[in-house]
Amino acid sequence: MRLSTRARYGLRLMMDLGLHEGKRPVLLKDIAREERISEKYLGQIIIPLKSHGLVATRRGSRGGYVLGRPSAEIRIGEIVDALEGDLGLQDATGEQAVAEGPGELVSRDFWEGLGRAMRLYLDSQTLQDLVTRLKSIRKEPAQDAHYVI
Amino acid sequence: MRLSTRARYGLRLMMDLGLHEGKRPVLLKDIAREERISEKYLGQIIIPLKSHGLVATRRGSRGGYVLGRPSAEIRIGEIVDALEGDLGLQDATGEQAVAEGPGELVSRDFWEGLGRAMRLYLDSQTLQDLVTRLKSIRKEPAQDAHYVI
DNA sequence: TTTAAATACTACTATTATACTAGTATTAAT
DNA sequence: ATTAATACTAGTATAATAGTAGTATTTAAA
Repeated sequence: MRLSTRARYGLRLMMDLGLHEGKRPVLLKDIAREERISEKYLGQIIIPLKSHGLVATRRGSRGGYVLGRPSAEIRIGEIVDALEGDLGLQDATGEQAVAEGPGELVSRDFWEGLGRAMRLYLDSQTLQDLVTRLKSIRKEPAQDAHYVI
Repeated sequence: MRLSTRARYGLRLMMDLGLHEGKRPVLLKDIAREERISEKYLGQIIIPLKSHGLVATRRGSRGGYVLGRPSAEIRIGEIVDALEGDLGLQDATGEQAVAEGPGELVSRDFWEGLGRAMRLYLDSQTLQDLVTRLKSIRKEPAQDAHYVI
């Protein structure tokens, strides 16, 4: 159960947009450079974020991306949903367990509980929360820098 | 972020073993029939459970599988760990983020928090808890049976 | 009105993981 | 010896991941 790069890159993308909230649209090129992620790949990742209204765009020259809503009103869970397409830990088959045994029932309940626990955490923080943390780190730069030998 | 069948089947497998705790070893064949899962595939899935000491075996005729420890002392998190090989949502690359930007740092912390939330839930219940639920369902059978049209 | 700068779209691809299946070897009770 | 079981090894089809590449479209500004 590994998190996809889509979700990880996408969150950092959103944080970058949050960092420039209220300012001019941000270029994908700049985010790509800042986060050291392929610009083309970011272009793919941002599509579901747009379609979920989390990101707004201005096309053409002087264009770029801005947040679709205030960062304080965007829960991280929404971002993850957009990128992972709802984190259904379950089968998610439409065929609806025709003849479900007791083992399946109990374990399904258990996994649904896990899903609820995850959702609770993901919805407990807003994009603004992360951006605030990001800003504070940028102010006090190499405070606890760790050197890799 | 979908749960693998390994984890789902494996949990049901462990529940079946828990159901027969203190009795004779259980045949893989019987579990396969009960849970409607390929016996050969279960044979693969049970390997990491053995190597983690969660399952003990008796080979040869009249052999089979038993729990490696009392069900009350097995947290579900241990089962998931054995099957998913530790749920590192992160990169888990050994190369240790040579030059980590602030965005990476903040988002990494966030994902680690998610991992902790998941672990908290997974470790909050023991195998015995699930087996107890399983038994109670078996006693009051079609109480709230749901018919699929 | 042209040009340049940007996003939008479409298609392809290499690699890896998943979810199995099959066959043979080994063990141990009877 | 025979039989009933697990243990091991190797393969495979499918799908998802993580991209890359190229072209089309839009729009501000010169």
